[in-house]
Amino acid sequence: MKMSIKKLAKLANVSATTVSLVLNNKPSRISESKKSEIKELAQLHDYEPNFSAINLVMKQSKTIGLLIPDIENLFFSALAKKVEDELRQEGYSLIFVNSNDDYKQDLSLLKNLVNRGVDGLLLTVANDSIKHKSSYESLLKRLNTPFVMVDRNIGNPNHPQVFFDNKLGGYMATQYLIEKGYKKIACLSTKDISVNGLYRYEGYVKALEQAGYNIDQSIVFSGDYRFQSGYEIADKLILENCDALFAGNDLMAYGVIKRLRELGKNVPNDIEVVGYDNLEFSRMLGLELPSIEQNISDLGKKSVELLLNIINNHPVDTVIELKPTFKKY
Amino acid sequence: MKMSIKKLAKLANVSATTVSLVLNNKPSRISESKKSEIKELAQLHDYEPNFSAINLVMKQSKTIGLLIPDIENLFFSALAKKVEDELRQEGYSLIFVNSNDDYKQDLSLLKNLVNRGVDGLLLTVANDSIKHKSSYESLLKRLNTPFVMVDRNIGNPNHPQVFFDNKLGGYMATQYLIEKGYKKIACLSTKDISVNGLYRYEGYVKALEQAGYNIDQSIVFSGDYRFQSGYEIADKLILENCDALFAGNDLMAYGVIKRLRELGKNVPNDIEVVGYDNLEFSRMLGLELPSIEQNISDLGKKSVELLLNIINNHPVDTVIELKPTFKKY
DNA sequence: CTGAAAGCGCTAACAA
DNA sequence: TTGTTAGCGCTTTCAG
Repeated sequence: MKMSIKKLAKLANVSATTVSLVLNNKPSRISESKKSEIKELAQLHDYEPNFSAINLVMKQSKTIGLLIPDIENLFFSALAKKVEDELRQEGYSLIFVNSNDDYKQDLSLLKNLVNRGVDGLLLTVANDSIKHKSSYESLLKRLNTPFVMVDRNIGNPNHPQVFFDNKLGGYMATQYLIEKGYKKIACLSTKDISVNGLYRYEGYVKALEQAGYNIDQSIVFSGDYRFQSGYEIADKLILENCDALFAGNDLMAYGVIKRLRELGKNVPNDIEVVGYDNLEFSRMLGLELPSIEQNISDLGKKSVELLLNIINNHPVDTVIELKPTFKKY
Repeated sequence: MKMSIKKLAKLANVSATTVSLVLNNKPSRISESKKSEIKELAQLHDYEPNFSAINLVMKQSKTIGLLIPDIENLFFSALAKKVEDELRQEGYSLIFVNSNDDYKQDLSLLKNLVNRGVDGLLLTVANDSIKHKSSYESLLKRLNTPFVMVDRNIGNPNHPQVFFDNKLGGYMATQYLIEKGYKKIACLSTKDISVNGLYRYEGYVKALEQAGYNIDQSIVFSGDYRFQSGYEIADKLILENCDALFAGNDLMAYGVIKRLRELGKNVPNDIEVVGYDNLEFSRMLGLELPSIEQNISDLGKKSVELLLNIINNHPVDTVIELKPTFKKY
């Protein structure tokens, strides 16, 4: 039989109030003997408070919603893990949903999450949601639930957000190649499909310009973060006589390297490649791929911190920028 | 101002019941005009039902708890994704927690999930929980919440469960190597740390015995599913003159292959390796690694189906065995 | 030191 | 065709 406060109260010959006070360790002047009696009784009968009832009266659910494009993406699974861990330590649970990077899904999932009564939202919006900024913003306003934009923003500096300096990442990667003396440094960019990709590309441009290189659009290629799009542009790299490449992420770098090797090229001797993400697979497979690393653990931790601060009305900086680091390998 | 049924009722000059009836599309004899008036009003005021209140009165939360060892593991992220997707279609949300394969975490997370009022549990228990079968079972009984064991069991055929035939997988992998004529087929097993690893090993043994091979424990190695444990046993493979290896998963196979190549060996010509999981990274990195594939999507779908059937008291088979398949590459 | 009573937002018998 | 009433399990104010 499921225990309730009332039943416990009856068993202990006290009122529900007393039980509630005792079990929640609220300051009260209830005798120690009664206290321990009640606690033992609760233990004995496996009493567990009913969350719905508490949530109803307390107007909070101790639940946070996490909206991400795809949990199968290593970046997001690492993020989700950290977030879950941090939240749990603070007594929160995590409901997560996948948008598959689809803007429509984003909106509907967002509403759904709020309906379910989450206390706050951690949002990594779909890449194309920036094109729908206004409907996004109006929804966010109507929902009236604390949120933090994680890793991606829709271009509003007023939103609470935690993100990496992607321009710096692109800059560092390119700078490394410049310093090694490469003359024709290509870029496999994702600037057409993502803001972060655009920033990375801007970093590439900045480094080149600073070093007095021309920006040659014929060696700026377009990718979609996937292996295949790297694989497909490798031939062009050779045609254009490039001696180095900054790839927007490791997966595309893998694609490039695979194809280059099939074509008899040596990486890094003939063409050096720098990636982004610093996936552990590189090392596992003997690829010595220099890469830009983002501390995802930090991202998760800071995002949770910020969100909880907002929920609890602690005044804090709501825009947090994290720096990537360059890993030789 | 947050809308409630009562306020809506006041605005529409009807009772709360009426509003509830209308908004939930319950059969009633309320005039169409009233109906549409109420619906419009709800729309206008952005009315959203309060989940906690509904849950409290309906005694259900439309939330499922997913307990897994590690969302960063590709197997579990794929599972989580499918599960989330399937559940969402049925109107459920997913709370997930990571146990880090720690039995103690398992127990405490389990309780926590139930306290939060989930309607059901999807459990992939920690590998060492089989050693604590009894405390696990007594907790499960006390919690009194519908559950399904996913992919791993604690050795109780009476528990609802969905899992793969791991023995068959080990058998198929070994059989493939036997048919190719290899004479000294090693095994990198995880039988010491996981039941599924043990089953895979048993499949290996069965195939060898059937083909008249001796089981030679000096070429049965012990691993922990990680890259490193593959890397570390590669040398022994050569020492023992093995010409083939069945590895308990792809990650360990990667480790073996990396080290074999460092030692100047050709894979598969000198030593052929078969893995388990059929990770897409194999292909991305030009490794032609034959592997046993498990349809994770199926696992997720079937698990959700089973759990919801149990929750809804639909009589069904509660033990579902899925077959792995062999992928040449 | 403790209890009564009200109320969170909703549903569902039962009336009318 | 609609409203009244009670109650889900809990917290909290206020009274004793």
